Amino acid sequence: MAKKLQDSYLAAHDQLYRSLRMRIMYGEVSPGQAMTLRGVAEEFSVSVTPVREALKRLATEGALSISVSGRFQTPALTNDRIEELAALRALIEVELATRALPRAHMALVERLQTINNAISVAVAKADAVTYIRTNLEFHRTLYLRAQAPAMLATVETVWLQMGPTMRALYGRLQRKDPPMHHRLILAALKAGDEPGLRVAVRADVTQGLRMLAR
Amino acid sequence: MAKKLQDSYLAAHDQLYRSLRMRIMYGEVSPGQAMTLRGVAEEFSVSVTPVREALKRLATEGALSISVSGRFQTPALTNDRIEELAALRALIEVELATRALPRAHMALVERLQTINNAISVAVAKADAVTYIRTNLEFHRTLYLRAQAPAMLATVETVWLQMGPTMRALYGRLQRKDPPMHHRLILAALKAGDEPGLRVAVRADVTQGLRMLAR
DNA sequence: CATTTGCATTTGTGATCACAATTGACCATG
DNA sequence: CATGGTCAATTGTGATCACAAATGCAAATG
Repeated sequence: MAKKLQDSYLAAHDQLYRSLRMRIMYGEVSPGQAMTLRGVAEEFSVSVTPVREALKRLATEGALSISVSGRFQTPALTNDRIEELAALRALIEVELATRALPRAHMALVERLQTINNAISVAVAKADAVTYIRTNLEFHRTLYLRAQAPAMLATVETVWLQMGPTMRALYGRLQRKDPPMHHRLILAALKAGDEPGLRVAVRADVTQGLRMLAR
Repeated sequence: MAKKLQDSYLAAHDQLYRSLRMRIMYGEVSPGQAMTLRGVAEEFSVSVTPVREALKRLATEGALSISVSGRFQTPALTNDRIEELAALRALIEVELATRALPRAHMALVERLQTINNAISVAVAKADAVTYIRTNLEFHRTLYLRAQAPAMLATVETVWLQMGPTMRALYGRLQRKDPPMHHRLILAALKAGDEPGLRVAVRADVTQGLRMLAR
């Protein structure tokens, strides 16, 4: 193990946590998929010790559920839970977007437009994982301007819980249209239009999900 | 170890997690307090294995911070962070209270009044831990009626992050008055007054904290 | 007195082990 | 064919170990 205090050093359990977190958040795994300590340990060539720690951290955040017998799997969300998490997103992301607006300069809008183009490509290719990833990148890029790290962390926990089920929903719907609300968000950012931004963000995170939950 | 599938069975790491979580959430520890694996292991008479897992879970939720060298301690929140967490509470708890309102029958109001009396006793005794605990019990009892488990879990994560700093703030202010907003919340519940309830909950979770952060 | 050095102690980490409980596969029975 | 029993394999758990890095303390130095 290299020097701990160096910037580039990450403990094995932390690296595992981050890798698995991204995998789950971006829908690289389906709902209901089991994950065993020894399976993950073998995949990453480590002992089960850091794996246990990483999986338990993810379970604490709702990214993994633990069966009564103690086994780990990705959660399959009920429609009630989807609605609840969408409502949470609407509450928090609207606030994040509002806080970001004063710092939403043209460079940000251009960056978001670039991401939106990538989203359209992913949609055209019916690539659920890239779609989820780029969609969240769109949102995260905007909300980082809010400079509200605890709120952003909270929303990321919501995204994380939704990853596998989002994958299943996108796969089922075979969506062909790029998200129109992103364009409304971009227009509101350009215009410095706070009420319009709030409406667009809320619509983006709730209406889309309501359709998907049918 | 007893039978795993029995209701009463909890793994050591889970018991530890729960005990330490409550300790932190209710302000039984001050901000900046260190926590070592072997210290906790000795206190609870277990090996370091479940302790590591429990402490890492708590760190994932922001209940503990990890220094660059890897050590665990309770976080001391900046004023910015306090404001941000209060804003999160305002967003989510107002929604929880609103969702709870249709199920807020007289038995609930009476239960909340009983808790409020206990809060007043804790305030009169300048007992910060009991105050924090009973205050959160007031809110949790109300929000359980919302039947929105993911939202409630999210808010509890916020409470958890605030526990040690709330302890320090209450200790510094030596508050003598019971929280008046709780009475407004109770009145709004009795009257079925949604706008009044929203205002009272928002005021309770934000104004009090703003005063405390001075 | 402030700073540096040396060293013992402490701390967190990953690996390994043994164990209890659960699961899955296979076979027997009705 | 459905159900129950048996047994090996799998799974998660806590304990222990060795190790590297960080910390704290005392002594030496400027």
